[in-house]
Amino acid sequence: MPSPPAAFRLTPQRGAVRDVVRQAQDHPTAREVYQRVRHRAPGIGFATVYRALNLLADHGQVLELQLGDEAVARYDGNVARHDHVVCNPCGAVADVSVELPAHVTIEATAASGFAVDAYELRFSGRCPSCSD
Amino acid sequence: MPSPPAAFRLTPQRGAVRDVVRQAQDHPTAREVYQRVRHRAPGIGFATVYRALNLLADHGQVLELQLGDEAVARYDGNVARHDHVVCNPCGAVADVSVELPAHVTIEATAASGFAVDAYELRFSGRCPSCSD
DNA sequence: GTCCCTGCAAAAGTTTTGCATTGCG
DNA sequence: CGCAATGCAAAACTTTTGCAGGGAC
Repeated sequence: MPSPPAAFRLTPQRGAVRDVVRQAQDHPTAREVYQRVRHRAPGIGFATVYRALNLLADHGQVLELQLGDEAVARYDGNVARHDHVVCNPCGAVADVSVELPAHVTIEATAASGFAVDAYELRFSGRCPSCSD
Repeated sequence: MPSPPAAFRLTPQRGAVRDVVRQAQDHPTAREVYQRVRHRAPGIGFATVYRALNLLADHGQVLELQLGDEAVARYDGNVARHDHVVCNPCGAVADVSVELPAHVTIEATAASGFAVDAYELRFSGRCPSCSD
């Protein structure tokens, strides 16, 4: 079972959190999601946002990421399999999608002994702004 | 300049930290490195370990990683370019090394606009113990 | 003597949890 | 009513930083 199929109640707060993450063009932290959600749901508390993010992530409706060297979780509303490019100087993150030859996963399985069923590629470099 | 060429003083404490990370078979957190280093350098403080890890990472003598969904940094003494396989159920991490075709990096550069100069592949699945 | 390093302790920032209240079923 | 969800506040952790003392050069 790749992800919990069980349903959950989509309360107004949870819906707002989900929408904020889906519409975000960047990869916001929990705190940033909280700040943005407050515009739609003024009385919402941080704990509600935090628990909603965990819930949504558990149900595959949102992705939880650890990017760069930062010690904070970031959220991604793009649920389709995709990869990331991180800018070393400024920390900017962009989505990209790279298809890997099937033999790569097979090799990884053979080399590690793990049953590999997914991958994520993380590129690093310099964003256009930092390349100038 | 990929990494700061400037030298730094390899004090006994820093040497002990470096050795602990290099000899670790797992990917210890700063706290774990601290606990292990205390066996060799009994009076050492956590701040010293923490600063040593950052210093070593800055000089490319150690790798700092964010693995899984955890919000803690882990350290890897394997400095050669390599990838990781994470076990979803238990969090175990294994090193693997996968050579990607050159065109992959080129594609990522074209698709993102970033000047991509490195990558890390993160596989996920189940380790042998969790597959039983 | 000067500068860097260490250790202790505290500050800052995130993540997580307890609990009383609220509200939908 | 019964139970899940919310909000507020407080823990529990990690990561960082300030400072005084000590050692290396």
